[in-house]
Amino acid sequence: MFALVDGNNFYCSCERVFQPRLQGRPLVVLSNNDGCAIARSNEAKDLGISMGAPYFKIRHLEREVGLVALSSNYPLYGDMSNRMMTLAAAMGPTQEIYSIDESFIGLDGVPDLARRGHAIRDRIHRWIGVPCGIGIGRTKTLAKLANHIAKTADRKPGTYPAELAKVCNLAALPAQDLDDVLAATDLGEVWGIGRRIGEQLRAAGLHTVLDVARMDPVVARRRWSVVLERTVRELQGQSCIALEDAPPAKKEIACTRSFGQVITDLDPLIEAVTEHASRAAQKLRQQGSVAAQLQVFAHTSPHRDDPQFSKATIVPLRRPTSDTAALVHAACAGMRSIYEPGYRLIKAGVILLDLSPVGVVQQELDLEPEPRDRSRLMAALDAVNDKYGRGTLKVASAGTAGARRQMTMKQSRRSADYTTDWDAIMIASA
DNA sequence: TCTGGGGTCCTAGGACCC
DNA sequence: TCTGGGGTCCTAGGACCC
Repeated sequence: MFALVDGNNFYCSCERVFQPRLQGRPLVVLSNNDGCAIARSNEAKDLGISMGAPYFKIRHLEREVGLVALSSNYPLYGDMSNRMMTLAAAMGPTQEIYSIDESFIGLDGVPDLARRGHAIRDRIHRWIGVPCGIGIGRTKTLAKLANHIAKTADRKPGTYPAELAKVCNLAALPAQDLDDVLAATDLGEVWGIGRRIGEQLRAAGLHTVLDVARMDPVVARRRWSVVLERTVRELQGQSCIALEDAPPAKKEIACTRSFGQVITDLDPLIEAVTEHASRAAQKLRQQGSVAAQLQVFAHTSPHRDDPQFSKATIVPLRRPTSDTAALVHAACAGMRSIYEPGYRLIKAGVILLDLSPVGVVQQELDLEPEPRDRSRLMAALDAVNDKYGRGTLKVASAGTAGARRQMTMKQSRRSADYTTDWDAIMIASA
């Protein structure tokens, strides 16, 4: 038995905790560069703003109906997330943190699920200020679905029985009631069924979750894939996806970003790639891994009517490493090899591939001297940047103020770091 | 003017082996 | 005239997730 605890409109809810005047108003949080809406309050959803809607297309709503759009503030959301996860963990003996706003809880041996769910939900709301929904089911897919129902029943009364609002335990429903709920839910809401597969299922005459739950798993596998078969079995109550209580090490680490403005020259591109490789190297050291290959890419905007350019290359590393200088060097060499002048580039990135734990090394013949061990230097680099802020110490090719302006993100409306910066802590007046 | 970033898993098909 | 059978490994691309 599993629960899924999920913060409602998480980024928007975090902002509202510290700016209560935003309660009840249509609110969106924007992606990097203030590009598009990645979180929407219920009021914003009611205005018809879709997930990922470009900001320039919804901007007029600010004037017309008082929409508020904020830049994203990840230090704030990350910290609020930690607090929420700590409280959600009390729901059961095991927890898998699935995303910044969601965690699965293993419920083996936990009695009185719905009542406990309500207690946890109330506590999160009271202590953290973030409303959330809790879904409970025999499998992770059913818990996800239950979570969707808990939120929808809360937001749109009448769509589902009122007692399923906020906390929904599908496992406690009588069979007929469960069928009714599944029949009232579009198959696109199922975890693992996206746009493409959803279309194909509809073309095959299936429309509701109940239709999918009644599929023959063998057919699901033959006509689609083992992925859909697993989803069907999960909907039927057979658990196929286990709880991962320890997060597995990443198999690749990416740092990619759109530029604040278009870039055509090599120099700023090299600066961007240096920065991305440096950040990726730091993430790599954090998880205690080394990379054997590095991929670097750059491309133009597919939304513009410009000559298009999109190239990537993989640079093998002489030895697996997590050394910033080595990774930056490889990334810059790769970028120089694919760069062509004359294109209006909008994005570049670095992806570290072929990762392995730092202790596992391939021995080799002693044909050339071992490079100097620079792990202590890297540890010092990380410690300084951790204490005094990202970018305090960096590789020289990262550049200085000049070209940097081109690359820095547009973030014109970012809130303060209320919970992670002493200077931004709010003062309550008596 | 203006459209995010970071991941995972699966599959098909090519290269290669005996 | 005519050209096997069985397997592994790797990669690119598709699909999905938040």
